[in-house]
Amino acid sequence: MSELSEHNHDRLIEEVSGEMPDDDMLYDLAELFHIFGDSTRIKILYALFESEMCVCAIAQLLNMNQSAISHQLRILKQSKLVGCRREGKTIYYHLSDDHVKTIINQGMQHINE
Amino acid sequence: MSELSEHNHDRLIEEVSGEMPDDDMLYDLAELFHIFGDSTRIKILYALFESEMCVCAIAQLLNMNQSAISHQLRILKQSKLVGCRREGKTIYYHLSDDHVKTIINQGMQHINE
DNA sequence: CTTTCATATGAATAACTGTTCATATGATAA
DNA sequence: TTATCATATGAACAGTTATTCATATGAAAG
Repeated sequence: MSELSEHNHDRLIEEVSGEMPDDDMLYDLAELFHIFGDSTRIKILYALFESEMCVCAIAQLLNMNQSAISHQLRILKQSKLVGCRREGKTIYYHLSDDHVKTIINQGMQHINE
Repeated sequence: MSELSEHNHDRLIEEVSGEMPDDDMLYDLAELFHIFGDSTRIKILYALFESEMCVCAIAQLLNMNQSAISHQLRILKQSKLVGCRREGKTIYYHLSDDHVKTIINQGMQHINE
Protein backbone atom coordinates (compact mmCIF):
# COMPACT_ATOMS: atom_id res chain seq x y z
CA MET A 1 0.00 0.00 0.00
CA SER A 2 1.43 3.37 -1.01
CA GLU A 3 1.99 6.13 1.52
CA LEU A 4 -0.77 8.20 -0.05
CA SER A 5 -3.42 5.51 0.06
CA GLU A 6 -2.34 4.58 3.54
CA HIS A 7 -2.90 8.17 4.52
CA ASN A 8 -6.36 8.16 2.94
CA HIS A 9 -7.12 4.86 4.61
CA ASP A 10 -6.41 6.24 8.06
CA ARG A 11 -8.21 9.47 7.30
CA LEU A 12 -11.29 7.55 6.21
CA ILE A 13 -11.32 5.54 9.41
CA GLU A 14 -11.01 8.70 11.46
CA GLU A 15 -13.78 10.39 9.52
CA VAL A 16 -16.20 7.49 9.75
CA SER A 17 -15.31 7.08 13.39
CA GLY A 18 -16.43 10.66 13.98
CA GLU A 19 -19.83 9.94 12.45
CA MET A 20 -20.51 6.77 14.44
CA PRO A 21 -23.02 6.99 17.33
CA ASP A 22 -21.88 6.00 20.81
CA ASP A 23 -21.23 2.35 21.45
CA ASP A 24 -24.02 2.31 24.02
CA MET A 25 -26.51 3.59 21.51
CA LEU A 26 -25.48 1.07 18.90
CA TYR A 27 -25.73 -1.65 21.49
CA ASP A 28 -29.26 -0.57 22.42
CA LEU A 29 -30.17 -0.45 18.76
CA ALA A 30 -28.96 -3.99 18.20
CA GLU A 31 -30.85 -5.06 21.28
CA LEU A 32 -34.05 -3.54 19.92
CA PHE A 33 -33.73 -5.34 16.61
CA HIS A 34 -32.82 -8.48 18.45
CA ILE A 35 -36.27 -8.47 20.04
CA PHE A 36 -37.87 -8.34 16.60
CA GLY A 37 -35.56 -11.07 15.38
CA ASP A 38 -37.63 -14.01 16.58
CA SER A 39 -40.62 -15.33 14.69
CA THR A 40 -42.70 -16.00 17.78
CA ARG A 41 -42.25 -12.45 19.00
CA ILE A 42 -42.95 -11.03 15.54
CA LYS A 43 -46.13 -13.06 15.40
CA ILE A 44 -47.22 -11.83 18.80
CA LEU A 45 -46.55 -8.22 17.83
CA TYR A 46 -48.34 -8.68 14.55
CA ALA A 47 -51.35 -10.17 16.31
CA LEU A 48 -51.50 -7.15 18.59
CA PHE A 49 -51.63 -4.89 15.53
CA GLU A 50 -55.31 -5.72 15.35
CA SER A 51 -56.39 -5.53 18.97
CA GLU A 52 -55.35 -6.27 22.50
CA MET A 53 -55.40 -9.95 23.34
CA CYS A 54 -55.09 -12.13 26.40
CA VAL A 55 -52.29 -14.65 26.79
CA CYS A 56 -54.39 -17.71 26.13
CA ALA A 57 -55.86 -16.19 22.96
CA ILE A 58 -52.38 -15.49 21.62
CA ALA A 59 -51.30 -19.01 22.50
CA GLN A 60 -54.34 -20.42 20.72
CA LEU A 61 -53.81 -18.19 17.70
CA LEU A 62 -50.16 -19.17 17.32
CA ASN A 63 -50.81 -22.76 18.28
CA MET A 64 -48.19 -22.69 20.99
CA ASN A 65 -48.32 -23.47 24.66
CA GLN A 66 -49.15 -20.82 27.18
CA SER A 67 -45.80 -20.87 28.91
CA ALA A 68 -43.85 -20.13 25.76
CA ILE A 69 -46.07 -17.15 25.01
CA SER A 70 -45.83 -15.91 28.57
CA HIS A 71 -42.04 -16.01 28.44
CA GLN A 72 -41.96 -14.05 25.22
CA LEU A 73 -44.49 -11.53 26.48
CA ARG A 74 -42.23 -10.87 29.42
CA ILE A 75 -39.38 -10.04 27.08
CA LEU A 76 -41.61 -7.79 24.99
CA LYS A 77 -42.88 -6.06 28.11
CA GLN A 78 -39.39 -5.56 29.54
CA SER A 79 -38.34 -3.84 26.33
CA LYS A 80 -41.45 -1.65 26.51
CA LEU A 81 -42.79 -2.89 23.20
CA VAL A 82 -46.02 -4.09 24.78
CA GLY A 83 -48.04 -3.17 27.83
CA CYS A 84 -50.83 -4.96 29.62
CA ARG A 85 -53.86 -4.46 31.79
CA ARG A 86 -55.57 -6.85 34.14
CA GLU A 87 -59.28 -7.63 34.06
CA GLY A 88 -60.09 -10.20 36.68
CA LYS A 89 -58.06 -13.31 36.04
CA THR A 90 -57.33 -12.31 32.48
CA ILE A 91 -54.44 -10.11 31.40
CA TYR A 92 -54.73 -8.28 28.12
CA TYR A 93 -51.61 -7.28 26.22
CA HIS A 94 -51.37 -4.46 23.70
CA LEU A 95 -48.71 -2.66 21.66
CA SER A 96 -47.06 0.17 23.59
CA ASP A 97 -46.91 2.61 20.70
CA ASP A 98 -47.15 2.97 16.95
CA HIS A 99 -43.37 2.85 16.50
CA VAL A 100 -43.61 -0.91 16.66
CA LYS A 101 -45.95 -0.94 13.68
CA THR A 102 -43.71 1.42 11.75
CA ILE A 103 -40.61 -0.65 12.29
CA ILE A 104 -42.31 -3.91 11.35
CA ASN A 105 -43.94 -2.37 8.30
CA GLN A 106 -40.59 -1.00 7.18
CA GLY A 107 -39.16 -4.47 7.44
CA MET A 108 -42.09 -5.91 5.52
CA GLN A 109 -41.52 -3.40 2.76
CA HIS A 110 -37.92 -4.53 2.49
CA ILE A 111 -38.97 -8.18 2.28
CA ASN A 112 -41.42 -7.55 -0.54
CA GLU A 113 -38.89 -6.58 -3.19
CA MET B 1 -65.68 -17.72 31.19
CA SER B 2 -69.26 -17.08 30.04
CA GLU B 3 -70.59 -18.50 26.80
CA LEU B 4 -70.78 -15.01 25.33
CA SER B 5 -67.21 -14.04 26.09
CA GLU B 6 -66.05 -17.46 24.98
CA HIS B 7 -67.80 -16.82 21.69
CA ASN B 8 -66.11 -13.41 21.35
CA HIS B 9 -62.81 -14.95 22.31
CA ASP B 10 -62.97 -17.46 19.49
CA ARG B 11 -64.28 -14.87 17.04
CA LEU B 12 -61.37 -12.56 17.89
CA ILE B 13 -58.86 -15.31 17.29
CA GLU B 14 -60.44 -16.10 13.95
CA GLU B 15 -60.51 -12.45 12.96
CA VAL B 16 -56.90 -11.78 13.90
CA SER B 17 -55.90 -15.02 12.26
CA GLY B 18 -57.38 -13.73 9.01
CA GLU B 19 -55.24 -10.59 9.18
CA MET B 20 -51.95 -12.37 9.87
CA PRO B 21 -49.43 -12.64 6.99
CA ASP B 22 -48.22 -16.07 5.93
CA ASP B 23 -45.96 -17.91 8.31
CA ASP B 24 -43.21 -17.85 5.69
CA MET B 25 -43.35 -14.11 5.43
CA LEU B 26 -43.27 -13.64 9.18
CA TYR B 27 -40.37 -16.01 9.36
CA ASP B 28 -38.45 -14.01 6.74
CA LEU B 29 -39.26 -10.83 8.57
CA ALA B 30 -37.89 -12.19 11.83
CA GLU B 31 -34.81 -13.35 9.96
CA LEU B 32 -34.25 -9.88 8.55
CA PHE B 33 -34.45 -8.27 11.97
CA HIS B 34 -32.26 -11.00 13.34
CA ILE B 35 -29.46 -9.78 11.10
CA PHE B 36 -29.77 -6.28 12.54
CA GLY B 37 -29.89 -7.70 16.04
CA ASP B 38 -26.17 -7.94 16.58
CA SER B 39 -24.05 -4.98 17.62
CA THR B 40 -21.11 -5.90 15.41
CA ARG B 41 -23.32 -6.09 12.34
CA ILE B 42 -25.10 -2.86 13.24
CA LYS B 43 -21.74 -1.16 13.61
CA ILE B 44 -20.60 -2.44 10.24
CA LEU B 45 -23.80 -1.27 8.57
CA TYR B 46 -23.56 2.09 10.28
CA ALA B 47 -19.97 2.51 9.15
CA LEU B 48 -21.04 1.84 5.58
CA PHE B 49 -23.61 4.64 5.86
CA GLU B 50 -20.76 7.03 5.22
CA SER B 51 -18.83 5.30 2.45
CA GLU B 52 -17.69 1.98 1.15
CA MET B 53 -14.88 0.46 3.18
CA CYS B 54 -12.47 -2.43 2.90
CA VAL B 55 -12.44 -5.25 5.42
CA CYS B 56 -9.30 -4.20 7.21
CA ALA B 57 -10.55 -0.62 7.58
CA ILE B 58 -13.76 -1.86 9.18
CA ALA B 59 -11.79 -4.13 11.48
CA GLN B 60 -9.56 -1.25 12.47
CA LEU B 61 -12.50 1.08 12.98
CA LEU B 62 -14.35 -1.36 15.20
CA ASN B 63 -11.18 -2.53 16.90
CA MET B 64 -11.91 -6.16 16.09
CA ASN B 65 -9.93 -8.81 14.31
CA GLN B 66 -10.21 -9.28 10.59
CA SER B 67 -11.68 -12.74 10.76
CA ALA B 68 -14.62 -11.70 12.90
CA ILE B 69 -15.46 -8.89 10.49
CA SER B 70 -15.11 -11.17 7.52
CA HIS B 71 -17.52 -13.68 9.03
CA GLN B 72 -20.10 -10.99 9.69
CA LEU B 73 -19.68 -9.47 6.25
CA ARG B 74 -20.47 -12.85 4.78
CA ILE B 75 -23.75 -12.95 6.69
CA LEU B 76 -24.60 -9.41 5.62
CA LYS B 77 -23.77 -10.25 2.03
CA GLN B 78 -25.82 -13.45 2.07
CA SER B 79 -28.85 -11.50 3.23
CA LYS B 80 -28.23 -8.95 0.47
CA LEU B 81 -27.78 -6.07 2.88
CA VAL B 82 -24.30 -5.31 1.58
CA GLY B 83 -22.49 -5.81 -1.67
CA CYS B 84 -18.83 -5.63 -2.56
CA ARG B 85 -16.41 -4.95 -5.37
CA ARG B 86 -12.81 -6.04 -5.77
CA GLU B 87 -9.93 -3.67 -6.51
CA GLY B 88 -6.71 -5.60 -6.65
CA LYS B 89 -6.17 -7.34 -3.35
CA THR B 90 -8.64 -5.14 -1.58
CA ILE B 91 -12.39 -5.77 -1.38
CA TYR B 92 -14.65 -2.84 -0.74
CA TYR B 93 -18.03 -3.38 0.89
CA HIS B 94 -21.01 -1.06 0.58
CA LEU B 95 -24.69 -0.96 1.56
CA SER B 96 -26.92 -2.66 -1.01
CA ASP B 97 -29.72 -0.14 -0.87
CA ASP B 98 -31.22 2.71 1.10
CA HIS B 99 -33.73 0.47 2.84
CA VAL B 100 -31.02 -0.49 5.27
CA LYS B 101 -30.58 3.14 6.29
CA THR B 102 -34.32 3.59 6.65
CA ILE B 103 -34.74 0.58 8.90
CA ILE B 104 -31.81 1.50 11.11
CA ASN B 105 -32.92 5.13 11.35
CA GLN B 106 -36.41 4.01 12.30
CA GLY B 107 -34.91 1.96 15.08
CA MET B 108 -32.75 4.89 16.21
CA GLN B 109 -35.82 7.07 16.35
CA HIS B 110 -37.48 4.56 18.64
CA ILE B 111 -34.45 4.44 20.92
CA ASN B 112 -34.34 8.20 21.33
CA GLU B 113 -37.61 8.61 23.18
C1' DC C 1 8.25 -18.94 -8.75
C1' DT C 2 8.14 -16.83 -4.23
C1' DT C 3 6.77 -13.50 -1.02
C1' DT C 4 3.54 -10.47 0.75
C1' DC C 5 -0.77 -8.45 1.61
C1' DA C 6 -5.98 -8.62 1.95
C1' DT C 7 -9.52 -11.53 2.63
C1' DA C 8 -12.04 -15.94 3.34
C1' DT C 9 -13.03 -20.16 5.61
C1' DG C 10 -13.37 -24.29 8.77
C1' DA C 11 -13.18 -26.06 13.31
C1' DA C 12 -13.63 -25.33 18.13
C1' DT C 13 -15.54 -23.17 21.97
C1' DA C 14 -18.11 -20.43 25.11
C1' DA C 15 -22.16 -17.90 25.66
C1' DC C 16 -26.86 -17.27 24.71
C1' DT C 17 -31.76 -18.35 23.65
C1' DG C 18 -36.41 -20.53 22.93
C1' DT C 19 -39.25 -24.11 24.39
C1' DT C 20 -41.02 -27.45 27.59
C1' DC C 21 -42.27 -29.27 31.99
C1' DA C 22 -43.54 -28.69 36.52
C1' DT C 23 -45.02 -25.66 39.73
C1' DA C 24 -46.24 -21.15 41.81
C1' DT C 25 -49.06 -17.01 42.06
C1' DG C 26 -53.16 -14.55 42.10
C1' DA C 27 -57.97 -13.72 41.25
C1' DT C 28 -62.67 -15.36 41.16
C1' DA C 29 -66.48 -18.42 42.31
C1' DA C 30 -68.58 -21.91 45.04
C1' DT D 1 -61.72 -22.36 52.74
C1' DT D 2 -61.29 -24.89 48.60
C1' DA D 3 -61.47 -25.44 43.69
C1' DT D 4 -60.67 -23.56 39.36
C1' DC D 5 -59.03 -20.68 35.78
C1' DA D 6 -55.44 -17.48 33.71
C1' DT D 7 -50.95 -16.35 33.94
C1' DA D 8 -46.06 -16.30 35.57
C1' DT D 9 -41.78 -18.32 36.69
C1' DG D 10 -37.64 -21.40 37.41
C1' DA D 11 -34.89 -25.16 35.91
C1' DA D 12 -33.31 -27.96 32.27
C1' DC D 13 -32.26 -29.04 27.59
C1' DA D 14 -31.38 -28.58 22.79
C1' DG D 15 -30.18 -25.67 19.28
C1' DT D 16 -27.93 -21.53 17.70
C1' DT D 17 -24.33 -18.03 17.32
C1' DA D 18 -20.21 -14.81 17.70
C1' DT D 19 -15.53 -14.94 18.24
C1' DT D 20 -10.90 -16.83 17.94
C1' DC D 21 -7.23 -19.47 15.99
C1' DA D 22 -5.08 -21.59 12.32
C1' DT D 23 -4.91 -21.98 7.68
C1' DA D 24 -6.33 -21.39 2.80
C1' DT D 25 -7.22 -18.59 -1.26
C1' DG D 26 -6.15 -15.18 -4.48
C1' DA D 27 -3.98 -11.07 -6.31
C1' DA D 28 0.00 -8.18 -6.99
C1' DA D 29 4.95 -7.21 -6.71
C1' DG D 30 9.66 -8.54 -6.81
